[in-house]
Amino acid sequence: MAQKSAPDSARRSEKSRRAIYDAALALVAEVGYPKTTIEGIAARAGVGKQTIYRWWSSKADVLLEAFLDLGEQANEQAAAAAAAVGREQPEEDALPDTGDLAADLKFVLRATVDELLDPKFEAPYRALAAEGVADEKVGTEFVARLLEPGLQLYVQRLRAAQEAGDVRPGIDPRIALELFVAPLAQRWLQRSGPITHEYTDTLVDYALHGLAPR
Amino acid sequence: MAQKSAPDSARRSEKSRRAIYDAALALVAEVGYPKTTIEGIAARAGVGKQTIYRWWSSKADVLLEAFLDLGEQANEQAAAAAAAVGREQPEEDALPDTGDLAADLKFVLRATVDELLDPKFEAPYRALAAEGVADEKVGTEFVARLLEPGLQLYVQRLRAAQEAGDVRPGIDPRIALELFVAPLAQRWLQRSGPITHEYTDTLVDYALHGLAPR
Amino acid sequence: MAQKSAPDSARRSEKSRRAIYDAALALVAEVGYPKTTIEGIAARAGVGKQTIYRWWSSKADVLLEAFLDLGEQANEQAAAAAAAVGREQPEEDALPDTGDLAADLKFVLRATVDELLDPKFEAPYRALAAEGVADEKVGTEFVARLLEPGLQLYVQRLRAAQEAGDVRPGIDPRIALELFVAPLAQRWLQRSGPITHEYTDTLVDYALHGLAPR
Amino acid sequence: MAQKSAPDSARRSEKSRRAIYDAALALVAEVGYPKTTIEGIAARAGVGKQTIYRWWSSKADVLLEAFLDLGEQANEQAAAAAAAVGREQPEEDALPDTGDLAADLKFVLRATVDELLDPKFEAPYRALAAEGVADEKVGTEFVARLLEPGLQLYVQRLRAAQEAGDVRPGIDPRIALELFVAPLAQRWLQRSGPITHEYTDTLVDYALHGLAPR
DNA sequence: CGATAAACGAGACGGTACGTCCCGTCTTTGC
DNA sequence: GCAAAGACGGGACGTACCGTCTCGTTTATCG
Repeated sequence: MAQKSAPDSARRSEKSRRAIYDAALALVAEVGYPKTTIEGIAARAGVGKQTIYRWWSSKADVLLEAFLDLGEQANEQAAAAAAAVGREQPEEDALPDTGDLAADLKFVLRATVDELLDPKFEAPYRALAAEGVADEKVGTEFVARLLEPGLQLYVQRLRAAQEAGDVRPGIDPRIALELFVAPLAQRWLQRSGPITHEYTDTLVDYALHGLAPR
Repeated sequence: MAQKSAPDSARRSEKSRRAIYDAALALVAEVGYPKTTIEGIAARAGVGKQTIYRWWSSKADVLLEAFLDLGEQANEQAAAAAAAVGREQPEEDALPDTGDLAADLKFVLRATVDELLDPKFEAPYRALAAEGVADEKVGTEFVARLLEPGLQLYVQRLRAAQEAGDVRPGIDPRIALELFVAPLAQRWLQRSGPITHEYTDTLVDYALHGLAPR
Repeated sequence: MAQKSAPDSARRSEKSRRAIYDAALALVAEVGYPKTTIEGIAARAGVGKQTIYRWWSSKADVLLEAFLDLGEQANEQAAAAAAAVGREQPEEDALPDTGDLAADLKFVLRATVDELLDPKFEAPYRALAAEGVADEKVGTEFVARLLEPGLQLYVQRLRAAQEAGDVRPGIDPRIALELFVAPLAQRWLQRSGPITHEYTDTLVDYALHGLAPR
Repeated sequence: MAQKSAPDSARRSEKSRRAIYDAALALVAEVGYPKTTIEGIAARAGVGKQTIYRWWSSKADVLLEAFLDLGEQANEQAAAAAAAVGREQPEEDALPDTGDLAADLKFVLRATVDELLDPKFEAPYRALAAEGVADEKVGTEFVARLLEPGLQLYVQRLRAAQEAGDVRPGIDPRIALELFVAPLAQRWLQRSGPITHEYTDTLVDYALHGLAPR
């Protein structure tokens, strides 16, 4: 009961994959996601359409992988650069922990704000997010591979804060982080308000100390 | 600077508009947003395609108005029903204010959870939200006409709470409300977690009393 | 058993008719027959579409009448001009008869050649002819009202020639005229050869004296 | 000066071409030329519209080629049939030459009359002719590929007659043939008179011996 | 090392939907 | 109270892409 000839990934052309990623990201940046077509990606990448259909199931799928690849590439380059100058590799997989929870949260949220406002970043990321809202399959992938890893860092930091006594013991960190992450996400996704450093600072303050008087 | 012969809205066919709204909502519910086409809406509504293009600029535009119209119709019917039995019109334009802020917020958020989980509601609303993420024009309309009115009710309730001394004076209500509204929105939009009454109750508690020990 | 409201030709607006004729001829000249539309004629004439549909059955019908009207107008003007200077009205309804049949035929055929090559004349006339080839109704009208009157002049001239002994007695004039008229018509309609004075002269010679040696 | 990516005719689908020819001719016969649409041809042929637009520039272009193909097919079948029974191939590319010019011309013209009156033949041929009158490009093709080859046969026959002394030496055969061919063409194209064997016989007599007494 | 099978580029194919134009009818409205 | 203006249901236009399907042409293991 063999499948319809599953492609042999060992013989896959690395060159084509790279070209397709580059073309996809470039096109999304240039003409926007809806006007980016599989045909256009293939043409720009100098690749047959079938080569795309062989390895990906949809436009969103291509872009998602292209985006992930972009991130990995950036990481590798950063790591390589760090190694080259003899520095230790920066711990990309943890939030800073200076002992001051509020300061640490404000710091990373400010960095996130900067990233969200970077125009190079916006077009493909927004396109993927939109597709993820509409399409469950894409949405699940998007969350699991792009979002959740980042959120787990908050979970870790909050748990550390809990042990340090800076967060009440009963608090569920996975929910707690949403108090300052989700508002930022919503303002960006839905353009329902301005995104600034002051705004995220305020969110951290409100979330940590609550709205009610004490 | 005359437009390319703007259509005369006084002569617009009310019957066609209704038929188009109905067809659009029905199709989105039946086959989903991406497979809903202008051509399909026109055919189902028994209407020429041009009649759609004359009055709306895109599929998303049609659906947005159809959705708004749906809400208005529901309101009118409710108002009419209320009037018919001699009741006073329920104040649709304010959140409950029993004096217990936490309870009031939990109550309306539980209602929102129920609405978000209603399958009839989900397809078109999610489609619109996704379109709004991708397309600035749609997004702005979506927020201004569907979202913001609801959020203003929270602003009012929080301001009342502030006057009653249940919320600290310095708090900006427009930001404060995001602490419990945005997490729910994000979980729904991005399917990044389960949506339950317990969850929203927790959000209200966290937001009101903060994460930090007191 | 009244008709579906037959239009009352007594109340017809002369001004609209004129405007429609003018618009139709102008448009055919400017953009060609296929790109001339009823809608366009109505707009250019400052007339409602219904006013055209009320009095004509098709685009070809409008153009046919416009063309006939053009001819009548020209005749009337010519007659008026002639009367104004005291001249007798030129007999527009007969071919010249100088006694020299060959010369007379060559003369009128040369005039026809000039007319066929006149660019102002060509666009609408060719459009009508084409429509007449395809559509029997238009074709019949075209022949009866535009072509046949002209051909009857040849019949008369040939009959006179027969009486004068310049044409054999058994010859049917209605067929005979086609020997020199039809070749010219065909070359014009089908662009199957050049149209010149020499050509029509040759046709007359061949037709009068035959191809066979004598 | 490269074209906008000319299609690769080597990879063209013969099956589709056949299906398109068949559908086009069938539709013209069934509903007439004006109601025959590219969309209709594609649907009837089971073919995408683009496949038609890829290879032809217009409805008239399709029909012209379909018509030519029809002729070629008929010829090939006739040739094959002839070969099958051991007969020599009939000379399709020459008029009969019995030595009696008048008889030979009358014979072929009678055959042409029969063809013109054949209802299967009429619809597409008339449609093409009409399109050719209106559209120079189609007209040129029509004449060059459908008409002129037939007319050249007359030229050859007349030249032979000239050598045999049956036609005066000075006569230009290309013009001479129009004396009997064009009248028939005009009566058919413009429905300006009945088409019969007697009529074409008369044309030959008039043309050979002239109208003038001898 | 050469064969052989796959992945590849190219792009034609049957389709679907697009957004536009115009048809001929019906409705409104302004003179 | 008519006729201009134009909205309407409809249908075809020509275009853009979809996803599938051959075509030769590399390419890169395996016998």
